[in-house]
Amino acid sequence: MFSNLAHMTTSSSRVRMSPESRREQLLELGTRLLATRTLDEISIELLAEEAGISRGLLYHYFHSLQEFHVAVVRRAVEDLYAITAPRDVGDPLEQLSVSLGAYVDFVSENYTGYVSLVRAASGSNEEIRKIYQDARRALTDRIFDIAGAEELATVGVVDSPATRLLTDGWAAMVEDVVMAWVTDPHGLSREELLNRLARALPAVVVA
Amino acid sequence: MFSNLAHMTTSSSRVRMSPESRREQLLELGTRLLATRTLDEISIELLAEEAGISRGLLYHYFHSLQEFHVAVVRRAVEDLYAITAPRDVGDPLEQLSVSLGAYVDFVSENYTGYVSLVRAASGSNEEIRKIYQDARRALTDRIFDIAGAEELATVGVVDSPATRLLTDGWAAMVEDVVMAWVTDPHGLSREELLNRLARALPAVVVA
DNA sequence: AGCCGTTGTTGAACAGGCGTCAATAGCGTT
DNA sequence: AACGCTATTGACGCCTGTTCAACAACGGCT
Repeated sequence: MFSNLAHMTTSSSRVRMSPESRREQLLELGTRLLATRTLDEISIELLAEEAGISRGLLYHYFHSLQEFHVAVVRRAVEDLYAITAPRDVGDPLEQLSVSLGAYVDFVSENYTGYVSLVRAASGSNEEIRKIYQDARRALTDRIFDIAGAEELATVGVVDSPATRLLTDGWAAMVEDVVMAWVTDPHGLSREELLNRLARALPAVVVA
Repeated sequence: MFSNLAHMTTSSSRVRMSPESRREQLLELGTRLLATRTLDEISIELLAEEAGISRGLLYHYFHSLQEFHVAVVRRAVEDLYAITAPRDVGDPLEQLSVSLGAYVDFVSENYTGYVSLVRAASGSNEEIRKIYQDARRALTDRIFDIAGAEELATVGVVDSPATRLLTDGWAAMVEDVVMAWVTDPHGLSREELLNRLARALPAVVVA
């Protein structure tokens, strides 16, 4: 505890780490910084300062600052997917409600970080947008998997290109509504919110 | 016709314009450039080149490049609102369908520009986000106005904070779906698309 | 017509942030 | 303890936003 590396923010003595640890440290730091700042506020200056390294070192691990940003978002998205774990049984719609509940809770608890992630994902960078869209798709896919295709068919939801299109749209709505609800519930209880969002899916998707 | 100002892109002779004309020229140019590029690809360099002015001149009309970006987005949003004009009668749901149709057509015809606008609007700039959110609200408000409060009440839609929250979310879904649909209809006809989106609103909003 | 003041306009200089590279110094190996 | 590998540094170049003193176009005044 006396030779803690955390003390060395000001000191300039070199610390030599293994490539894996250093890369990991930078990514972890990146996601942590993203919770408080915009992606383009994560400059090399800031990064170097916070990590206690020189500006040049970043380029031994990432080709450019942009590539680092991409890696950070990828990491943040992985975390999001991992943390919003699936839950167990019930009828399809209630199942959906429960899954949404987990998602809502996550957004509530990690609000600033989540908002930052979504903003980064809608930004100008093509690659980041794709990463986030894939993640969104993975999240909805997981919901479908849990509910089960036959179960969903009973409420009129069957898989098709059109269903995909509309499901993605539904996911966009969920994101938007949940973020707004967390800052101001507009008199809507958590249960009401979940039920409305859940019922909205078949409403949009069924022919 | 021989002394056309449009010829002077390379020449360096000074052109002195009235503040209003110059400001207007810059804003018009900005929105035109936005149709092809991202907001942060509109640099002072590019702007000066295209407008045939020096880099420094921008600062006589805007405090900073950011403020110029904001002004451009505001202009683009005004255009969007003006162009997607309201339409006339029918029952509430069909009315909604028609309004949505106008919106879909607009997005189809101005795809790159619209996408650019939406991306800019979800970016990091607080002020721009507010501008866009207000515009979105104005668009839905207009739809409500046209349909008429009593008419909407017949389908179970009544104004309340919760309704606002969910309507905004519905608008987010519409944006997302329409943009995706324009690039790839996923086997969905325009009519089907409009009907599904229209039916989604009461589905989400009614208690 | 010609001077003159106002002010739109310029271009050089400055600041700050990204990316490069030769030199430096930890750390494992012998 | 010397050596080699490579993680790490820090100064440098370049590009982009921003400032500012000087310049010049245009309308008004004589």
